[in-house]
Amino acid sequence: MTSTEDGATPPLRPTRQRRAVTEALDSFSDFRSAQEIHELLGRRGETVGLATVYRTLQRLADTGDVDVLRTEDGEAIYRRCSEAHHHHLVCRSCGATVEVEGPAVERWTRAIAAEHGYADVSHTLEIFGTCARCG
Amino acid sequence: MTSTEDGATPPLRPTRQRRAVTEALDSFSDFRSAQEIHELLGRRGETVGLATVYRTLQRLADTGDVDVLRTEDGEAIYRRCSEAHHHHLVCRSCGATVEVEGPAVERWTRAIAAEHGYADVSHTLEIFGTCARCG
DNA sequence: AATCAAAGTGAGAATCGTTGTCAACTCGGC
DNA sequence: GCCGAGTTGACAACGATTCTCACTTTGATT
Ligand SMILES: [Zn+2]
Ligand SMILES: [Zn+2]
Ligand SMILES: [Zn+2]
Ligand SMILES: [Zn+2]
Repeated sequence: MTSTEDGATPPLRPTRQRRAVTEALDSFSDFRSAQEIHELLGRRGETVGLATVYRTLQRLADTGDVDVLRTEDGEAIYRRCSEAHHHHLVCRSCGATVEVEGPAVERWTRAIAAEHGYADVSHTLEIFGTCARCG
Repeated sequence: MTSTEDGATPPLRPTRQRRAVTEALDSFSDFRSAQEIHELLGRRGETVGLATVYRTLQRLADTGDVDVLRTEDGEAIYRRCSEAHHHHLVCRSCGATVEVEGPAVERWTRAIAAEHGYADVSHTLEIFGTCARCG
């Protein structure tokens, strides 16, 4: 049996480019845009096509290996994240990020949704502020 | 002499176009993109340049008269909103929106931020789900 | 090692939402 | 009516992201 299913799990090969992107991602602790990552790789000599960077980041986002946020002006920024569901506390000025979690919030959103008859609930919550260092 | 300051409050005139946009906005109860609003106006015969629609929505957003959200793919969507701080419970499939508020969440975010030394805190929180009608 | 199909890649074109440009136009006051 | 600042619209320009497609890799098979 050679796999004729339409399953949504294509092989996914470990290529130089994919490795490069994930490594670059690891070298950052805060959110970066696809283009920034592309630039970094270029500077490092690890040339990877911009399109490939985008494709790779998308994959990673789909599989939940990275978190995606949207800048105020709509640009997508990525960051390697821990597996569990959580939120971010981001410094508006320097970008320093802290991952936070709050069972209370999770409970609250679920309750609110249920209360209004909404099912299959998810949510986004990001906190912005000025960190101590930048204060 | 009443106005020599460089203040960020230019006169702001009530024009046909601005009225048209705000009215269109009022006729919706859920979030719409600038382009959708532009189309609606066109269909209605109220021709308003696309650029003007964008400019007007931006103004309204700046003054806090409308709320802005970002679609998963980065598109900005607008909606006339009540003045007070609140969040949205949006149906993923039909867009039906409910404004919700939760003192608990407000308190929590403030606490978390303080705990990590972040000041001047703000946050975004949106809940997504499938409404009863679309379930 | 030779071969092959599927998966992946890159350069550049193409999209698409949004913003900038600038001449023409409108509003409000004098 | 006249004038200057605020506004508008057609269209160009932009920037992020996606698409295209010929070419290269990968992994498996023989
Ligand atoms: Zn900071
Ligand atoms: Zn959560
Ligand atoms: Zn619905
Ligand atoms: Zn809130």
